Amino acid sequence: MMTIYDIAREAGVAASTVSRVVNGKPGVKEETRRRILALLEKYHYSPDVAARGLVKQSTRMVGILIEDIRVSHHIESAFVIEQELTKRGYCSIIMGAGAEEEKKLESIRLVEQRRVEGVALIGSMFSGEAVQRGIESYLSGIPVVLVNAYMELPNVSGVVIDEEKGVESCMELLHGRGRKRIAFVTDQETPSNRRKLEGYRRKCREYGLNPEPLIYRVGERSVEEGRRMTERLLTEHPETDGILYSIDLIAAGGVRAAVDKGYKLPEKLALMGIDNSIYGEMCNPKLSTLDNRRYDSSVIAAELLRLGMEEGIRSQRRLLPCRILERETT
DNA sequence: GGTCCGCTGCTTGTCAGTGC
DNA sequence: GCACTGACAAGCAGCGGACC
Repeated sequence: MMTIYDIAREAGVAASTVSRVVNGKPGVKEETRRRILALLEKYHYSPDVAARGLVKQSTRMVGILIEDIRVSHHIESAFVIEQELTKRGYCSIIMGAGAEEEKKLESIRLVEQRRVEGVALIGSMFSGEAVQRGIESYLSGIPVVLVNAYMELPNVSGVVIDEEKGVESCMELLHGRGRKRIAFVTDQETPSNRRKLEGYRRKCREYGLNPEPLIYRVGERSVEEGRRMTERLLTEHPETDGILYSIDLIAAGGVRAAVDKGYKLPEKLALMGIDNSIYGEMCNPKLSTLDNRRYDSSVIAAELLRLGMEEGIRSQRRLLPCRILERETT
């Protein structure tokens, strides 16, 4: 790789003169400038980012951690944050942190070693004790933004999606359509799912319904598990007339199961997912869903991170309301 | 074996020098 | 005095060699 010294040697000038040309600074004779520009072009010169970072005391690098890079709504969120920060001249490192708390801690340590200037943690799973320890130990000097989580630390901001209220409004919609036995199918135990369940339980109590027998948990996040669990639910509780799912992915399996069992949707059974993903769009009939505004929350997260890195503005909490997107299953 | 020092990598900003 | 150019220090982390 050509360095500024190689170009300078060939141009017959000092490295600092080449540096002036590279950075478009004044104080270089036009003829010298043209000669250096021709060499830069000839050798496809590109400044060494690490070396530039030494002088500027800035790497323009950010870390984006996701629990599992196979989860579509998290990777979409990472994509939006990465795109927003790229527009501002930052380069992103995207890493899968793993499900275990200690692995998350290790990922935080690894990303810190890359000398990032800010970190985004995507998903409510990044709100545990080990993550907090990791932030305090390794990231205390830089801004951190949590997407769909929050932590009371001086350098941490969070964009929290109000899924608890969102689920309550789903319940209000279903109840308003005359549904009396509404079940809830959830996936893994996460802070986000706990908030959703809280909203579900509160509305059940309000409607005089015992929620616990109607809460079903799938073993893993998959369409097949959603289908299997919905079949079981409809067999054990045939009187069920509404089902709310913690994510669209398992709701898609639920739609399949209900259609296969001959349920008329939504007349006999109303179904709703959460997260407004492509799965809901692809269902037949199309799934009504709770739009948790992934794009908006990711844009806000990117902006909070940028403000933290460039203006030192830290520790903000933004609460984002959800909205219902009605399609054909309600 | 432990500690200290100097060097390497590359770029940038500043100050000093040169020539007209 | 001004335009232009060169020399050099600084920034950080890691490595190797010298020394105790």
